[in-house]
Amino acid sequence: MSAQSFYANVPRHLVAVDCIIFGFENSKLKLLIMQRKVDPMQGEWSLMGGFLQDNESVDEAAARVLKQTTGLEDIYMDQLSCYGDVTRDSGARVISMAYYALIRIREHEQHPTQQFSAHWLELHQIPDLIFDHRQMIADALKKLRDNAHFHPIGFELLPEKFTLSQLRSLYEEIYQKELDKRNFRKKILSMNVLEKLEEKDKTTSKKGAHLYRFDKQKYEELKRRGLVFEI
Amino acid sequence: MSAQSFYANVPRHLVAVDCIIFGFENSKLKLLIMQRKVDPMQGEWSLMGGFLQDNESVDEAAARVLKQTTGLEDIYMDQLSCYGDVTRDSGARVISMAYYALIRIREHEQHPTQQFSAHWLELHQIPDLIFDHRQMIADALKKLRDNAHFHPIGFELLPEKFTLSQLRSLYEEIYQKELDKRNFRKKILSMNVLEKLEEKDKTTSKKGAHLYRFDKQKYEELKRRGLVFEI
DNA sequence: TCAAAAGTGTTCCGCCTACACCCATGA
DNA sequence: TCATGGGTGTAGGCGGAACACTTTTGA
Repeated sequence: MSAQSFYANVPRHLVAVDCIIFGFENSKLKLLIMQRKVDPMQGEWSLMGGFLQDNESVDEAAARVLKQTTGLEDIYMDQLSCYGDVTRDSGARVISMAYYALIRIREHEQHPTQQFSAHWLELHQIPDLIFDHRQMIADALKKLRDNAHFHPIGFELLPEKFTLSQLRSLYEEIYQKELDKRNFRKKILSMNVLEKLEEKDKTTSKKGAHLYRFDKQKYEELKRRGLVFEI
Repeated sequence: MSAQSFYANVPRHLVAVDCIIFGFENSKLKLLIMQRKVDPMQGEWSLMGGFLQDNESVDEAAARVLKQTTGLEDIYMDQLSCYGDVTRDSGARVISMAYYALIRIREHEQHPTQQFSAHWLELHQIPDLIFDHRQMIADALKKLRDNAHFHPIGFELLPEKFTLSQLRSLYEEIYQKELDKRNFRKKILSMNVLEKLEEKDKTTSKKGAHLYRFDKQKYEELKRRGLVFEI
């Protein structure tokens, strides 16, 4: 069988990417969602999405969609899962690859999301969404929890400089669980992956809290010694 | 914009599923691979694969490919990852969803794999494979390790009745690490998810080893109490 | 001076790890 | 009787969890 005839009669499909975009602001985990501009379901709430083009990899398509909807590049993104039911999209048969992204909202604010009718919403504020997008969010949250547990991805959601209180409240949001202040500090500092800065953040207390910075070099050193990040 | 025009001019793509099929035999973890029957790369070693059809979900396509190549149904399968580089398949632009499956080789042997030129090979015996299939296997192994750590999926690779020695050597294969006999027994038995049978397996020792069976009820009970399977 | 968040140590308990000998039995 | 794999218990150490008071300083 020639290559030509082998591939010739195979059905082709629409392939989409949908992005679950997480942010963290005011000690709350948030998601970026938009109102859909096309039929079917025009005006309904939706994740950010787009179709795979011929000249881009699937990962590149996801990065493109993210850039088009937030203006941001070089963002942490990871494949979530493939959603492939025949009737999941009411407009046509579309296979969707879902990605989740972690955004520093402060940096994002410089780029207008208005043109996309995009909004940052807290988890409990999320309205009904089109298709299987709510399931995608549920799956993304689970994956975020699993990944955050053993990989230093939480820092992707924080400003470059952050306080330990901010870091702790981020993990409390991700895990939906209170964390002991002393034990948290002990654990994160014992891994020796943070750089303590001289600066203090005085916006949330009179005393001021030391700022820290995630040190990728130190993290690589941790891994090289066979130890694992865990929080 | 009408629904028709919105979807009309979007490029369509070939979508494949590839299956990384794990088995366990003679205390060795094995993979089922075959020699490709079509060009390009005819005769080269390859994972089991096939193309997504119009009338099936992506998960169903994976199950179909598995059934066509092994004769087995109702097999443990899980999505691995999407492989979407533009040039990953030298014959055409093909997006592949990889799945990994866990097989009880004994049950499989009743179905001839010969017609597919399929072979069970140990990990270190795997030859060069087409496209990005070797990467898929590496990713599948990593995912298998991660999943086996906190989910009782190892039992999918063993006969219904098994000895603790068999179970331990399975995990030694998965983790590529020796496990202490006493500690392993203590841990697995303390979770109370195994049913101890009266029967003994005398094939590997004169004394005979007790057979056990994974008890799904007990496992659900474990989860209900908020505890996690861990091995 | 006081309110509000930052920062700091210790104890206890459970779990993981390391480790060596007897048992049952077919050949 | 002996070789082979099956089966069993304990002691020590480490890490996780629980827990309350002092410090700083702007208002």
